[in-house]
Amino acid sequence: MKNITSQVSLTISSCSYLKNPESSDLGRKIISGSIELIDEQGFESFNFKKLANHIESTEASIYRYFENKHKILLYLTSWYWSWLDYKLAMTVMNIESAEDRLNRCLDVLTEIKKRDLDFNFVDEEKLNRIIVMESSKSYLTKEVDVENKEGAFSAYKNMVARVSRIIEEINPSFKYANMLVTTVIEGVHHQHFFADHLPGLTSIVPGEDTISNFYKLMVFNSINKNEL
Amino acid sequence: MKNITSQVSLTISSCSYLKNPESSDLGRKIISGSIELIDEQGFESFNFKKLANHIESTEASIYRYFENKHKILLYLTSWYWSWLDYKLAMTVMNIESAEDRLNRCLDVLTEIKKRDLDFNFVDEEKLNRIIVMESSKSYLTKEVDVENKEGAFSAYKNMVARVSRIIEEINPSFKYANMLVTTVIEGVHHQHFFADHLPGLTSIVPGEDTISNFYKLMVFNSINKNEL
DNA sequence: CACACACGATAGCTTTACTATTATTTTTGT
DNA sequence: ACAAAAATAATAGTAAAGCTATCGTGTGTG
Repeated sequence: MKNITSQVSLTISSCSYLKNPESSDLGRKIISGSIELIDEQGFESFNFKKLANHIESTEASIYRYFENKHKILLYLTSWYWSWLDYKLAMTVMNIESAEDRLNRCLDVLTEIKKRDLDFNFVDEEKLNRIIVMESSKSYLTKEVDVENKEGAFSAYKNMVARVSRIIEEINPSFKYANMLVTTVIEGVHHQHFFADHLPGLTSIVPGEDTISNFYKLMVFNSINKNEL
Repeated sequence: MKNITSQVSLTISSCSYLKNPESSDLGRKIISGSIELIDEQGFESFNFKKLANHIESTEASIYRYFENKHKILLYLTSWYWSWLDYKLAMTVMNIESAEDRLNRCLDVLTEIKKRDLDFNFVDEEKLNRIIVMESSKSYLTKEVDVENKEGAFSAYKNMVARVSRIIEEINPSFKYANMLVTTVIEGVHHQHFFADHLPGLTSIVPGEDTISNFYKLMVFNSINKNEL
């Protein structure tokens, strides 16, 4: 059976790159190489010299695609949010009940991602770990306003808006849909990170899907009441 | 009337510094100068040369107090969590009802902090902005496990534990107290940041204490039910 | 065939991060 | 009040990171 997604390609806002990395062999190597290095060594110690070495190219060549390493992070996060938005769209397709759709979205938002073979130069499992550890650094900078004007965060906003609309469908008088959705998304990242590194800060029950259970409980109990 | 806190001093875990910055004039200038510079220019562009210039000292002198700028961030975040923990302890003192205590804690956790004159070399208003923008960078690194073993995050854990105990007092069968508390704390930071820089991602209603209202609604609706 | 164009190779410049050495000032014990 | 010790300043220097410029080579296109 042919997979429906096999010919899909995600469009990434051009503000993060100088030349589209999907358009060439070297460009795709820059992306897959970045994902490997950032996942292994962290964003702080990642740099263009190491990347050039890793993919057997040169610093100068990489600079023709991206201005600096922060722009690569912007590209990777945008790619991830677009991919997740697409996954969410597939997940809710043809599902009648809004509660059911929200429940499925929460499954997607809380799960640990596995390799998606439809996009072959991106390892989504590694990229997911990068998102957990590094994605907030893409906007927690003094350049956020300029980059926001250029559209650097539109993929994230679109994805949030998709889930918010479902919440507003369930309870049109609920005033905090965007807040609730971003709280869940960033919260899920934190809980995954805490589970691995600071277990005293989370409440993980072994052998149970704690993160998913908790955020579903939190979301459904919050949206059905507007006041205390 | 003499303020009860006027002779209190916070004890900061020694793992972040080489020499206690509270023990000397230069040390206190390093702290207050760091707060000013990081608040103005952001943690990425902050460095010891600029700091030395700003406080009219030298790079080498600063290196006698802190190994590198990341350790300064660890110190500042630890200081903030200890201060907040102390504030929370004061806030719930002599309050009978656990619900009431939790409600007051949520007020403290969601409010934007003002200068606290009891600690005169720290500007809590500026430090609060640093916490919103930079605090997650203190643990989102590859060194987190080593630094955690050294106790770098114990102030944060203590503060979280204090609020968690109140939640468990209200509902002893609630399994997710730590998750809920960290979700609120990190969520509040994100909502404050989004309100200032990415308003499309939040749900701020002007003239209303939206962040506080939302998180109170979320917390109380979550803890009173264990299942959906 | 020539003309771009992409990439690699190389060099170099500036800033950051950090260390070492010596001089000067401040603190402290007696 | 004075000598010893400690803290800080002044200065220099190294290695790596971040970024730019130039030139040569191969590859494909009109």
